[in-house]
Amino acid sequence: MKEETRQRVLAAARQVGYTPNAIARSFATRRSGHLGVVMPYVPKARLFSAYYFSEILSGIGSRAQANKYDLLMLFREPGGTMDYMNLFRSRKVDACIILGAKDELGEREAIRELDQGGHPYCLINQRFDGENFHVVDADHAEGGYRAVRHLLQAGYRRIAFLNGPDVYSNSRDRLAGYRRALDEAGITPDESLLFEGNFSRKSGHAAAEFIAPLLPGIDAVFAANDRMAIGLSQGLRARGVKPEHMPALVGYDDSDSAEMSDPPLTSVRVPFYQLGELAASHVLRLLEEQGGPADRRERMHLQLPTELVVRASSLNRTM
Amino acid sequence: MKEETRQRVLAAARQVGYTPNAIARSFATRRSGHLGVVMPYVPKARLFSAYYFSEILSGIGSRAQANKYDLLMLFREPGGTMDYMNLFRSRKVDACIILGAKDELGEREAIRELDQGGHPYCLINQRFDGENFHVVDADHAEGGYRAVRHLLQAGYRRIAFLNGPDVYSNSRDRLAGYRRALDEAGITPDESLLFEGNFSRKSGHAAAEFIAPLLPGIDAVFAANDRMAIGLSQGLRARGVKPEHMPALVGYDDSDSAEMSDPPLTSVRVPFYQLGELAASHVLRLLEEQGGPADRRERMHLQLPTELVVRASSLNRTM
DNA sequence: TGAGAAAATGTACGCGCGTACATTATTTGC
DNA sequence: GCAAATAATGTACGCGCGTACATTTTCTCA
Repeated sequence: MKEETRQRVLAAARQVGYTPNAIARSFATRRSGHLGVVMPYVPKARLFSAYYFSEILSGIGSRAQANKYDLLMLFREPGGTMDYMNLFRSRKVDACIILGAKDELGEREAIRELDQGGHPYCLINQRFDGENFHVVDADHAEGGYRAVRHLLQAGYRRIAFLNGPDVYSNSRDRLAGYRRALDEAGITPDESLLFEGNFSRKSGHAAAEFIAPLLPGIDAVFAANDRMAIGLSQGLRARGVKPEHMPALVGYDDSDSAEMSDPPLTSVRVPFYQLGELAASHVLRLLEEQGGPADRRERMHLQLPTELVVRASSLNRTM
Repeated sequence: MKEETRQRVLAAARQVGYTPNAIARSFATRRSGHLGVVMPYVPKARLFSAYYFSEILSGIGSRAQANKYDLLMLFREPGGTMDYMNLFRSRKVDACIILGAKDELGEREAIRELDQGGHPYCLINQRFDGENFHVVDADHAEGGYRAVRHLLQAGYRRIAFLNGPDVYSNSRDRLAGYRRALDEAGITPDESLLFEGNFSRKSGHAAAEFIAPLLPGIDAVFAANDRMAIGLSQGLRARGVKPEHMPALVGYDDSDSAEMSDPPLTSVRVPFYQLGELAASHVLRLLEEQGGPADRRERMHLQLPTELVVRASSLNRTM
């Protein structure tokens, strides 16, 4: 086809105001052109930090846009399990990225179906032990290890851990890092120093009830995200703990609030934006290769490094 | 049709594993089933606060889900203007909600087309003077007024204002509120106390350069969002301003960071989640009524009330 | 100028659903 | 038991595009 003709046609199309009908095109090509993003169910979006999602979504969005794909947001229902297969059967999406999946029976089963169905998908920040799923993750074991080693190096010995629910692999990973750090320092982990919140500021605040009484015996706390760390700090203050008796504090995620809190919060930076980008890239590549031998395809399992960002909250208080 | 037959058919469908093809259905009905959400261009999602968007998106999402609509995220290109009309011409969306629109020539024109084309759309948090668009907004003039009146009542007289860019109607509205409050208190607004940031923490931090030198002559600052307020506070501290010389501070949005900062930040709460819900409801209603006489349809213009949340940052320092 | 290649133009069909309407089977009311 | 009402079944078509292929026109080179 000659370039000149091509231009003439395009000009004529513009002349009559022709715009291709995206639906008809999808229908003919049997591709929706949509990249699905499954969001966790979070009442009013408060539980998971907004930071976490906006970063990941931006990363996904930038890649999707570059590849002419549209982002379709899919919200989990409050109760039930998401039927991922149906997204593909009904042709709503060409590929999908799953956020905030929990390691629960129905979920695991649903993803296994997806995987065996040979559909392009990718989990972000969640691993399923014993499965070989496409996952883009950060190295939270290393992140936890660094956080705790940092506290140990700063001279703290009795280090409590306010973790998240263990349906999330990142919770389990951080715990492993915590244990390893203590282990290397020759400290026997004290199970009574382990606490669990749900990543909300409130749950951090509530944890103060259990942590405050132990305070002479705890000199530092590692929290599984910044919101809980800040909530805990506020909770302790509300219970009358004086600044000079505050335990050292290390958070996780290095969200905006880490540098906005007082004292600024030492935290573990997680490359959420990149996680999003990589997951989108991966899923779009799977989509391209979909002609190939499906069973031979290797599963992706990435673990991006994290980075400890030291701020005032974890400096030795004798300084 | 008898209920029994209906069940028999559904059972048979399940039997053979039939799932309707969403694309084919869209094609036949000439409806995409998508609710478009136009996102502002924000490099790495940092400029606009994550809080703002996740709240609005959650609100939109809840309504969309309840009406069996999917959310299609549409990202503005870095440079150009969004061609809203084309979203409808190409049948990508049945309705759309526009976030973060700026009052600029191309934008205004594009929305006017949309409006005159009779398409279901709604702006959130942005008004265009002289146009009669569908808008769901909050009463930022009232919000600004309350913030400043509160400072006046607390005894502050020299009140600076760190506003956002005036391509946003909310910036202009807040300024009007600021002026009215001063006016009522018999204070002549001093133009040299007006500063402009871009809603980022950084820009608040940077504003400290100009505000710090004036400090004896400024006893309070009202900032157009919490991030700038906190950035400013940090910037002043970084410039050696002692806590006892810190101006009183009022932020805006009442985001998470307001209650996480130290001292806790007085702020103006904006019902972002509801803005999202209402915009979605409205747009879906327009969609239903689309058969009706398009030109006679009234434009929506809502202004939800805001609420002042008083915290320590604005208490009189003599207390 | 004529044969062959390249480009342009024309024609037909299917993607899977909704919709409309005609036909046949079943139920209802008297 | 018969006509009318109701339900079930069958048939046809179009939505607007991509794709394949046949046909015609234009270009190229000897």
